[in-house]
Amino acid sequence: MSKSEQKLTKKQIAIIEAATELFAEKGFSATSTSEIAQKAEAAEGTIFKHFKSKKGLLMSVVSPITVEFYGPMIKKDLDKVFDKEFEYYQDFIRAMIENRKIFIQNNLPVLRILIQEIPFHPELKEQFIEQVGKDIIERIRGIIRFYQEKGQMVDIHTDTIIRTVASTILSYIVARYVLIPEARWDTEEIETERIIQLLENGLSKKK
Amino acid sequence: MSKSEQKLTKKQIAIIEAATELFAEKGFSATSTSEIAQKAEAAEGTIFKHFKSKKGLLMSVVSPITVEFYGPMIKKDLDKVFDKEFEYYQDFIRAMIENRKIFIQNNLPVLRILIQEIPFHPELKEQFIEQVGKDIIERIRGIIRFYQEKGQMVDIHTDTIIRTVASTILSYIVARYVLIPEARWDTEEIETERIIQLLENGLSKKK
Amino acid sequence: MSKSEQKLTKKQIAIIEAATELFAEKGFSATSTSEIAQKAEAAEGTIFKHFKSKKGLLMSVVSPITVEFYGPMIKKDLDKVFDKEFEYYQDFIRAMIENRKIFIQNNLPVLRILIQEIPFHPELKEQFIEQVGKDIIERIRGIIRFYQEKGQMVDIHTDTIIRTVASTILSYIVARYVLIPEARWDTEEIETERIIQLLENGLSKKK
Amino acid sequence: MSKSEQKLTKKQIAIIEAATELFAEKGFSATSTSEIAQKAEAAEGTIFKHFKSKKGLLMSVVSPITVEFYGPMIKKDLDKVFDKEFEYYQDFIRAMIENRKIFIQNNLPVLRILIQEIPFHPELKEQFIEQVGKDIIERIRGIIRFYQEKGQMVDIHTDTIIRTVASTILSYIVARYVLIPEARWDTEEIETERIIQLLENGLSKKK
DNA sequence: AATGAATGAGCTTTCATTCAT
DNA sequence: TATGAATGAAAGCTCATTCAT
Repeated sequence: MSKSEQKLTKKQIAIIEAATELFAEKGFSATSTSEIAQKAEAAEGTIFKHFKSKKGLLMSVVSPITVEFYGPMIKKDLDKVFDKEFEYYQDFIRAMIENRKIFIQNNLPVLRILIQEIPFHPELKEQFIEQVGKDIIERIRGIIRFYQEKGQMVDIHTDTIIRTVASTILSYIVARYVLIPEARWDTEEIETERIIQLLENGLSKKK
Repeated sequence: MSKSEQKLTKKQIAIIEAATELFAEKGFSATSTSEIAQKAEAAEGTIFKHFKSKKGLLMSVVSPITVEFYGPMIKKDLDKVFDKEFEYYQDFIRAMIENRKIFIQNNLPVLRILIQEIPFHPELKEQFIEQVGKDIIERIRGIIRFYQEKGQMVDIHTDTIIRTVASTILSYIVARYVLIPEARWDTEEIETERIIQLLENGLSKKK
Repeated sequence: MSKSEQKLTKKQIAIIEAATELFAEKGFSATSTSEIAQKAEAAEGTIFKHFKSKKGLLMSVVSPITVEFYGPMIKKDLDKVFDKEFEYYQDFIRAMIENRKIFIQNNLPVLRILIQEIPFHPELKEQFIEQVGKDIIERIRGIIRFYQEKGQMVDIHTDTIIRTVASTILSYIVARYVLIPEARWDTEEIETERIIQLLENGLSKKK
Repeated sequence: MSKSEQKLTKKQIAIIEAATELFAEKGFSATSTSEIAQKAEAAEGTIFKHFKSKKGLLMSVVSPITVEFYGPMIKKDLDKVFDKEFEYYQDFIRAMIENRKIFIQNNLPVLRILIQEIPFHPELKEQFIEQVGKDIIERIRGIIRFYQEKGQMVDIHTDTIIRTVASTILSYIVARYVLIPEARWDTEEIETERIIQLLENGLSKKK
């Protein structure tokens, strides 16, 4: 679909898909390139022809998501926020979660890999921050300030709010999809509402 | 100090310490036994004399924490609730965080390893759950219900509350100590208060 | 210029030139075909279209020299020797060195490859001997005998003399251009004179 | 015998011997570590335990010779010159060749490797020069000057003389043992005399 | 209890070569 | 003629593990 994928051969796509599955399942270090080759029905040499190294393959697995995750977000959703100017920040958060939910569900394996491997590969974090940081963080800061000035949100440091919201959402994803998927979970909708409710009352300025 | 450590020789302790540092830094799979031996200034064979296998070493690194983490918790804090020392659940949570804070800070590497490796080693999770589940979860459920009946907490499923509290705390630890330690963080005290405030208003039943 | 090069395409020439440089610099075995392709700005497949195998490429790199080295020599220079009939053998040797000097300097990389690889590729030696042996050696033997009969040269076995002259010259080339190029060398002219002087007095029959 | 060899295990010695044979026969790059392991009846891992890398093995194969070759030379032969045991430089050269002949014959494979690989491994040359250069070259210079002042040798630059002698001897060894061993060679004694005769008359100052 | 030499399976990576386009 | 994706064998090297000392 995206430009970067157009030039990939069938074998390359098969390799990336196999690697994604295996990295998510067993972890990057515990996955061997021969396993990947086997699963992708490709020769081991083919992997290194195209991705140079195992780490290069990891980057190719993980890179698109950092682009795609924020790419559409900027152009469609964030603009929508400014256009629509949600009256309550809760609606803004709900819209964001709603919008990214499908994406997250479709890309869960890659997100798992990203979360697992970030502590061990500084480049991953840097690449992620570079993609996100430059544009998004700044715009989100603006939005948060907008709601703070409206008197809806507490007056603590903007970045702390962003961190709190982000880590609350992330912790739900990690708990549900990585750590304890076997626990009894409610439907996505209910859990989402619960998160929003938690954030809502916790961060709201009370009159 | 603890019983399990009394019988360990100096070399065994050195090996466990070296393994802890390396597993935390590079991940279990990406750490080699020879590296561990070198860092511990022990022979490669010595590791296998005592820990049988690399995975056995992982268990020896991680096991004590599952015991030590919950041991003190049961005897002191949980009982205090029923002694009515904490009228409000916020105080109970604050006390628990306070109490475990030092322990967490002292054992951060092992906790990192535990969080990182749980998805790949079912035994780890089982062992963890066995330690916690049998005794603690049941008692905590009782405590939550205690505050629910008192009309202090929302009437959602008890386990969901536990999960929310746990993952909120966990996500703070991971964010601060694993993912983005370089961000500007306030003092532990302030951050703790913020977490409690978030949980407090989010979970309180409003009159 | 030569017949054998007339039919070569630009790509083929580029490949041979790249291979020559790399074989000389790193050795035949330590050079990979992909490196050659890259340096020649050709596709990997192109090499094998034209040269069948890596060894075939080596032969194509080295072959022309065995032909060219002796081809022109036979027809022009060696005949000149018989025509002119140098009075002293020193002049014959000097003429030969003088004449081949430019060629050697122009083809040093290929000569390096030839010297380096001969011990490992019997075919190279055989090809070399076939080119040289059949015609030249026999003619040179005649010339040496001519000077021996004239009473100018020592009466040891003709081939030993050839070998001595050849290896003296060769050892100078190897020392100057392969082993210790960084040593302080005099000009080619002076070094040449020194070689001739060494051979002259060493091989001359004293009255 | 030597100190450095005392600590080597049987397997290590077997590996060095196998490597020596194979490097000499097929060249360093064209020899695989698995071949070496097979010939040495050792596991491939054992090679890398002790020699770290294939290149490390090459150094271990070649290193001792640079030490052993020059060690005895200093103490015995060079001193004799100043003890006036050699009135003529021819006798000095003859003694040196004589003395090193057995060593050379015993260590021919390693010498072959050294000569073959020096152009591709700068460290080899540096190590060689370090061993020789510091002590020996300076002493040999003194000796040459000694015979020059005695009026026995030509007055060209001392280093040029050294180079000429060295490369004459080397070229004989290479020709006889590396390039064309199948040619009809006289006995070592006769060939040695021929070399000396070549050098003698070529370098002697004529009255 | 502790060592470290030895192992061989398996790792990531490179190689010369083939073939459809 | 020229390409470059694809191959699989083999390369150099690392690994967890064993065992005689």
